[in-house]
Amino acid sequence: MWLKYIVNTYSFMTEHEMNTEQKILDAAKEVFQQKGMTGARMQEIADKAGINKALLHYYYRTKDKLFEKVFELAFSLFIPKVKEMMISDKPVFEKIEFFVENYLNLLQKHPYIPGFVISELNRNPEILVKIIGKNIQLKENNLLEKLERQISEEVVKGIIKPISAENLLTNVISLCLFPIVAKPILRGVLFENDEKMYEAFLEQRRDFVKEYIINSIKA
Amino acid sequence: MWLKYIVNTYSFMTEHEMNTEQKILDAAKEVFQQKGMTGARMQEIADKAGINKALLHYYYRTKDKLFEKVFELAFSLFIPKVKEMMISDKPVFEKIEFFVENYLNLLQKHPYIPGFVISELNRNPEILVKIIGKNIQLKENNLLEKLERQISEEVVKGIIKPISAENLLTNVISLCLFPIVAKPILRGVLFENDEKMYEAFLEQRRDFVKEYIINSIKA
DNA sequence: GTCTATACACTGATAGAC
DNA sequence: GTCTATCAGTGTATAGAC
Repeated sequence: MWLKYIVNTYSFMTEHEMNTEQKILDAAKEVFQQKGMTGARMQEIADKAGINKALLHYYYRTKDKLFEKVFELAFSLFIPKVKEMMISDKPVFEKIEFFVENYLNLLQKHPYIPGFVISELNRNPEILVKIIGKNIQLKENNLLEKLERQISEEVVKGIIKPISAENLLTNVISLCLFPIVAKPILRGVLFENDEKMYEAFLEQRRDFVKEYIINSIKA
Repeated sequence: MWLKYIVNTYSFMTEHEMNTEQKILDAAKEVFQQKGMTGARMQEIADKAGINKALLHYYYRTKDKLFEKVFELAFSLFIPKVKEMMISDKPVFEKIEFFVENYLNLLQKHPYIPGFVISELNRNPEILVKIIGKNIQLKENNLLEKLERQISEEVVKGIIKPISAENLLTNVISLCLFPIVAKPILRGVLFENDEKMYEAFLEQRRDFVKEYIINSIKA
């Protein structure tokens, strides 16, 4: 009865099984992301999924396994856009535009995921080791070297100023993610916890960040 | 020995001489910051403090109260530098230099605090309300308006390019804090989890961030 | 597959001796 | 102030009926 974990596909399951399994995953995602691994309760997940607590353990033997599944799905959601940008043959400016645009859209659809991933990763960095390999590292595909080379070329052509690929990537990701991850702090400090003001601020930053980064490396 | 009482360090004291309340606070700080509010165990805090579990409840009646104390101390540690920068009459470039320099130093001494604060704040944003008033908001002192005015003046003088105070502040804080908060991710993605490489990267960023921000707003 | 009932370890918190 | 002992509640996980 644990066949489905070994097979790692839904193709052998009936529609009924998949529905329950998906309902559990959706509920688990919600509860884990709000309460964290240690704060989440299997009872609450069961309630939210509209099923019995024992059924959770039937599908995902332990809380740990259920959590790992949720974490992996959350984490891998934010990887493809980074890879897609790195792989593309666009010039650097377009890469940045493409990434900021798409990342902020993704962030608007899933605002709680980065905070969730970062929180859990700080408590238990070993999770990353388990799910690595499924989410390719940049080094393995020489994507970082590729970007580095591209930057050098455009520097020679007089298009952009010198900057390491690591620093550029870190800047772009920091400027996109931090205002979402640290929302409660920034909203409090800058806008006296006014949610509407902060949403307007984030909306305004969509174009601002794009232009800011590009201008900052323009030769 | 009277010396130990005027020297602001524990290095001259034996464990028995250190007062119990401080020992508890130190232990609680360590455990809470590593495991989070829901993951922390009173037993572990008691063990780490070298005392009995019942004594925890004697000094801090509940786990919640102990946590709030730890959280407030952690949070307020990172506020003064922001205020100090905003209040000062330095020109914008020097403000940025001062802030980045001092914030990164503070961060090096307490690298796990921002992640802790952000994590707990995302789970329970109401904590901030409880400790506000003790940690002055920027709006209350018109510090944000002051910075905004200063920027306008320097724009007119042709020193810097136009940028809102909120965006500038957000950028500076993001570029300083995010690489620390998201360390496990960036270290994994950029440096294959090589800790030494990442530390070198952070060290290199100390000057880089300063110059990057200043260049980015230079007219 | 889904349920009820339950095992049983652990947690925060208190009572009471010293 | 500090300890031992213990309670009441809650948590994950399992057994077994259907």
